[in-house]
Amino acid sequence: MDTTTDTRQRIINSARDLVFARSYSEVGVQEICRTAGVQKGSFYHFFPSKRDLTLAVLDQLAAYFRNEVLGKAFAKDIPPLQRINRFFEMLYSGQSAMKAESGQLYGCPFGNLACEMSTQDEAIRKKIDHFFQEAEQPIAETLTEAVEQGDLPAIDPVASARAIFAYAEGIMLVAKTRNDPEVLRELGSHALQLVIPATVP
Amino acid sequence: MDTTTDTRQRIINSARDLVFARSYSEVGVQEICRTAGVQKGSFYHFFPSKRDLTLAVLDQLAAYFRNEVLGKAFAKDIPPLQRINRFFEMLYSGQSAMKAESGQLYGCPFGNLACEMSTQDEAIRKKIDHFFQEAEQPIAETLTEAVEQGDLPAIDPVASARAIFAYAEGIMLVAKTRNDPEVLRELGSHALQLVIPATVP
DNA sequence: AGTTGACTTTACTGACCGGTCTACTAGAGG
DNA sequence: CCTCTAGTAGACCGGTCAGTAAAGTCAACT
Repeated sequence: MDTTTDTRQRIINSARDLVFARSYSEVGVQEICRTAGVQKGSFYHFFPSKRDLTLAVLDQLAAYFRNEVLGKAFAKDIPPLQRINRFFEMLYSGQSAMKAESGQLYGCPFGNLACEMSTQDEAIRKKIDHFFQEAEQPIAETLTEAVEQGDLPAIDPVASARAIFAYAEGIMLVAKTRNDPEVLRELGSHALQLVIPATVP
Repeated sequence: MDTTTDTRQRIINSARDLVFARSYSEVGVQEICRTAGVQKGSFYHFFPSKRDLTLAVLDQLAAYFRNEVLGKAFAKDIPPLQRINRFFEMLYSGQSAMKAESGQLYGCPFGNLACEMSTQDEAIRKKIDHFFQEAEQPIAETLTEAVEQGDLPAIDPVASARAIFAYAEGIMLVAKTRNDPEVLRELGSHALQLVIPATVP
């Protein structure tokens, strides 16, 4: 049964769904309230502003990605380099499912919001920036492990992890622009190459 | 001296500057008019809607990038693979200059708008999608040339070009989120690796 | 001189924006 | 039974949104 502050969660869920299907500034507090079945007064009882709600949404989403995406993709049940491929396959299947459900490919919620808000709201920008850096860590650890196991020559795992993460954001953006999840499958398979040192002039 | 339809161009320039410093929905027709020194009525004399203005802005921006960025980066005055590095260096110096001027890194105008508008406006999405595909062509041609010259093994130049372009968009997004152009220099240097076939299990 | 039509100006529409305010309800603690 | 408080309800604020309407200006052409 809905406890008292189930209201708060409903607001967060509605905001998450609406904002990431459209964009921050295209979604109003009014519409969030309507979707959540909540009145304006309740909204401002729980959140001092739309901006603060967004921060809360980001926190919950980050927790979700940490546990459900990063945690599972980089679990140590398979060899390190295969985990990286698994991560990209999860991006593909995740976006693929969303596209099948809604007809539209929404892309990365963090990337989308970062694009829209980085120049507008420093707190939001910083939160996403932190999450990005956090997301690079399991990749770097995986690469370190691969180097230790001799699967990879001695590379800089941190720099390579950042490159891989940036590549992930890039293919999500291109896939969103093409509105076609297959982009993720085709380009995701190139990700590991970012990690192999160049041997050409 | 300002010809008659210098007004039209002033509107386009203001919209370009405002929208790409902030975002599509954060900038109103009113503000565009104020900045351009133009009245509402004149705006709607030249453009049937804000959306159509945006399309016009995109056309002009695409022409600019075609000539000033892609054209120069992939000019045949240096060996093919060096052109790719030159492209990424140009992204770095371009964003770096903008950050120095405004204090903020705006990122890729096409990527930004694609992020915000792809799920909202099909015409804008398609235009950006076309530009993306157009931008991949000189990269693919350059790779083909590199293969012919023996600088590269027989790879798929089209797929690799798409990967490189997506990587470019990705590092621009991450750089914007970090608000730090150095990201572009550090990660740009990894781009060529996307092109070298993986030799690891 | 008269007419046309491109362009500008200005006032306006109805809807919506984020946010505030006050009144109300319901349940817990005394 | 009373009070206190967390939460809800909804009217309301000034301001802005994209877009419209209609009157006016001015230069080119007949």
